[in-house]
Amino acid sequence: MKEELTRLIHHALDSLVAQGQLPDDIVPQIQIDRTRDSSHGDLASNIALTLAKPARMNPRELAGLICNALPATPLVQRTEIAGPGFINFFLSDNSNQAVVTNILQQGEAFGTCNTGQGRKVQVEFVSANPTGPLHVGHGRGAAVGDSLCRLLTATGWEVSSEFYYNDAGAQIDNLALSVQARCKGQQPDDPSWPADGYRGDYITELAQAYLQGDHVDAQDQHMTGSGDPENLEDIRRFAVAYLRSEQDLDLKAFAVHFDRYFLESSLYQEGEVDATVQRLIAQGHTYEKDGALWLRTTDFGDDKDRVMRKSEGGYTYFLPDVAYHLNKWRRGFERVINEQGADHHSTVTRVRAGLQALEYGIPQGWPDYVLHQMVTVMRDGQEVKLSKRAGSYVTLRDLIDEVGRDATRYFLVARGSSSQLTFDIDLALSQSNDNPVYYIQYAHARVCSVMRKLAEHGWQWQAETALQHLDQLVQEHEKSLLRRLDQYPEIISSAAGSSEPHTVATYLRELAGDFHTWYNANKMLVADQPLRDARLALSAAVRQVLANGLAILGVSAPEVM
RNA sequence: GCGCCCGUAGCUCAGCUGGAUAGAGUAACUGGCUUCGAACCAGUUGGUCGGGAGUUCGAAUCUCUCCGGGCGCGCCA
Repeated sequence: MKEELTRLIHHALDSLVAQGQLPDDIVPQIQIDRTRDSSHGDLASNIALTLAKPARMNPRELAGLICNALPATPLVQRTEIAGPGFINFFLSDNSNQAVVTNILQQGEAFGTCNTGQGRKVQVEFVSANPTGPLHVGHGRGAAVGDSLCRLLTATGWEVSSEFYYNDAGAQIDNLALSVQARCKGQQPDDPSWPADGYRGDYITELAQAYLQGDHVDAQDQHMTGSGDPENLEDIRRFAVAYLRSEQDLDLKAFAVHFDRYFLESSLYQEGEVDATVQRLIAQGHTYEKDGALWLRTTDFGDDKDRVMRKSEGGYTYFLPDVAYHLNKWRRGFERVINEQGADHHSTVTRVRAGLQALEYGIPQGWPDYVLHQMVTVMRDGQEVKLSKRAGSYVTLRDLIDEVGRDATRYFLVARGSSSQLTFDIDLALSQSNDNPVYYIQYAHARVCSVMRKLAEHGWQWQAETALQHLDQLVQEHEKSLLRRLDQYPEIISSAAGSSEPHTVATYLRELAGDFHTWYNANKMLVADQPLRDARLALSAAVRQVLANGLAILGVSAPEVM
């Protein structure tokens, strides 16, 4: 539609130039926007405003010329010049109604496109270390990352989701020591408790499971506890497997799936970390200072150089990060999106710099990052401080258990990632029926309910027949709804392009609102068959788009509530 | 001090590739179920878009500056 109007405006401008009414050196940048207010028509262009200056004309006068030069088309009912010189297009009823046909014919495919053309994209998210249950911040990452995957799939990319975790570093050592201390009957308050140890109750449960020889099965970890409190290596492996399996359950409860779990330790085992160091040295971007090996990341935009190998000989976390991303690159991902908490933002420059220093022809801005700001959890009017080490943080599971998966997912994905998010548990609990997600789901269930009621009247409804009667949809509420439905593909496309799944949530809230308004103002099951058919077709279209959009968010679309 | 993010209605937030009268939920108040689901709808009240300057026909949106808040600035991960 926009393309068609753009073409028409081009045509009009060309003819004005040919008639000498416009200078022939103008370079039109035609922009067509949806109007916010329906009294301004369906679509609007500011072309007369932007061309007024180069054409040295009054904008409204120019708009008039353009309007008169526009070729006639059945798509447009009329045009209007408004405000300082906008050209407003009022589309014909037919062109507005056509969206219903599109939706019912395309079904689940409505809103999808092939922008990605099957190219490979990887989305890495959550990537929590196996040192405790997932917390709310991980939940935000899971909700955003998973929706991002669904958006990319919907826009034609071949998507691979990945969870990366550190199963070897100092944090895991602390974990093992904490569990061991528990095994030996120590309390977190004891002076002998490991200094950087973990203190949560899950450590106690973990120690107990280890001592009684439990078996744990995680996605990629399988382990039976030997029960020997002196075997630290055994404890370490058991603890990792145990917590990985616990995180698996959290993710399952959240309906988040990963195609692959990537272990940091595998980079060491496969020699990729060593190979990365050698390559960086060979390319001449390193130097030794104070007994450590440094990478000159300042040559690639970093504000200071970074240590790769510590003076005691071990590598910093930075190096496996670079090796890991090189691994991703070699797996052929044209695009990689890392979804992380914003507290990791300093790694962005660093990792990209490391990749540049390898000189393997990796693009400068690769990979992409989506950083989400902190989630503040409120309970009883007070902030619950997130602290993994203190063990007193709100877990993702807490939220799912308390307010449900759908509401939790919606809450965590419905806001822009770059803004901090306040998750008020009391509010989510006490007013769970006022949660927007129920409002959207209710619209879906309502349509389903109407469809179920048909039989009670002895009526039947078939989409194909109904589509013949779309011309019945002429009231203002119906027009608004049609316009809203028509927006959906653009929402999906732009949400995927800018990695902003929250815009889908906003859109669904608006669509549900338009639907409820229309539904309340009209009867669906009227005796007049053409009108009934048309309204049911519109309802079915709304239901389809709601279902498609909710699927992007990983939220269910119930037929009954 | 330096870097990134944020500041929009009492509260939680949309809107930000510049567009027309700045929106929604919630809270407060007023109406609407003998009728397809009232988990809904209609309406009222509520704004120096943090302050200031600049660019522009036009700024919540772009630039600069100041104020306020968060996060990060390690041979931790």
